Amino acid sequence: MTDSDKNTEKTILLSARKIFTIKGFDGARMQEIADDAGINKALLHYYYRTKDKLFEAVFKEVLNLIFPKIISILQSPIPVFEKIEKISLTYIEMLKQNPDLAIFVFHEISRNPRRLVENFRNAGIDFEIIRSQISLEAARGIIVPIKAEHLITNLISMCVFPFIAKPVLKGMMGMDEEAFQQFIEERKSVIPHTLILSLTPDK
Amino acid sequence: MTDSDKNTEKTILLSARKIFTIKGFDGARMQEIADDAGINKALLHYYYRTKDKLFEAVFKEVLNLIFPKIISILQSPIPVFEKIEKISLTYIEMLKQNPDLAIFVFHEISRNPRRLVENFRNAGIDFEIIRSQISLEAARGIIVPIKAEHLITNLISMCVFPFIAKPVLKGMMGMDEEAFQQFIEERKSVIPHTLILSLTPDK
DNA sequence: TCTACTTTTGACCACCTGGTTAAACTATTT
DNA sequence: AAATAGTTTAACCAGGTGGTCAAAAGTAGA
Repeated sequence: MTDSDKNTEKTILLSARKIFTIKGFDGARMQEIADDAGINKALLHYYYRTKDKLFEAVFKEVLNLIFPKIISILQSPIPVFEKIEKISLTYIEMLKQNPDLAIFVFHEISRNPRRLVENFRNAGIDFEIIRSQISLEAARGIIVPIKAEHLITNLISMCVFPFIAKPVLKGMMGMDEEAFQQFIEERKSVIPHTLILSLTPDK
Repeated sequence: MTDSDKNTEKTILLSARKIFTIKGFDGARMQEIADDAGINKALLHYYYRTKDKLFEAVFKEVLNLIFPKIISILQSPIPVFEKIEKISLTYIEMLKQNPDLAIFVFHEISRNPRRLVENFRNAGIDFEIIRSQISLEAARGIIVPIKAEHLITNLISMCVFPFIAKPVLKGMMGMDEEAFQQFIEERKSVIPHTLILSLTPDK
């Protein structure tokens, strides 16, 4: 049945993402994924022939979750400050709803950097666009001059890092889960606030 | 001999850190570590009984590389702005000289969060000190009010994240290795600059 | 040289892993 | 109801893994 097909397939993909995220590619066991999906191990190989193929399927699904929104914001014709605000909001909200995404992607960074970079390229991010916008607004005195590389890195760092380092931050600063969620929610405004203050001319 | 003892032991530790960092705990093979150290696999188990023990030895070594400097800065009696500058400088320089540290620590975050948090606690970081300093300086009008959690998170995020996401950043922004090193060097001043601007009152 | 010791090695093993296979089950079509 | 095609399973396998062990090689003192 096409219906139960997609059900089983989706169930597998969901369990796979879960296990791959928690354990990493090498730590993940096909058996564990099968158990989590409530199916036989051989069925995994029936739908996704190998562990690699299964991982790749999960990976692509994850990328589609991450890129489209961010790219459309980055390339929309709005001022830099507005982009900063929108990206902070969108990025953090997305990570809040899929807290394991950051860890999953990071695992893949150290496992297979090339492929990830290729996917980034194919995703259609044109860094020149944002670079020229920043220098343009700087020339017009709207923002303080800054290299696009640093601004974007600052923005992404502050959005993503807390999700990667979550256990450490919670432990270090003595937050429980609720406090951490509150903390993350606050960052939606703290991050743009920080960056925009640092970029506003005329001190 | 105590001398060749320590040589072999150190060689093992070095190779272990290398392999563990590249492959993660699960991906690392005892055989590969032995090969890299130029010794027999059984010798690994002679010095460090199990894979876990070996990892733990590497882990402690890494922690000792990271913490002491940062902690002494955090708890020294200097203004917040100065702390921001010194930590950026020290942290980035340390990561520049040991670029794989960040990845190693992160791997451990997702493998065994509890132990890492415990080590952080035992390292003697007293978050209350920095918290009270920030609220004190804010009350005196030296800095804009901000939650210590956010300031510290911003600082650490911007310092550490580029080392974790290095391949992606290089690919996305079209940097070669030399350009990336230059980029990292610049961040020693960009990060404190960004934060201090955002914290300076009286706009 | 002999002895007691630590260090190093090759051979080995029990176990686990990803992957296969052939058979059983289900549903759809004729 | 028979044939066909797609789905699910239990049993199995070859290869790789961490870990062991007994013996060899090296070392130092008497």
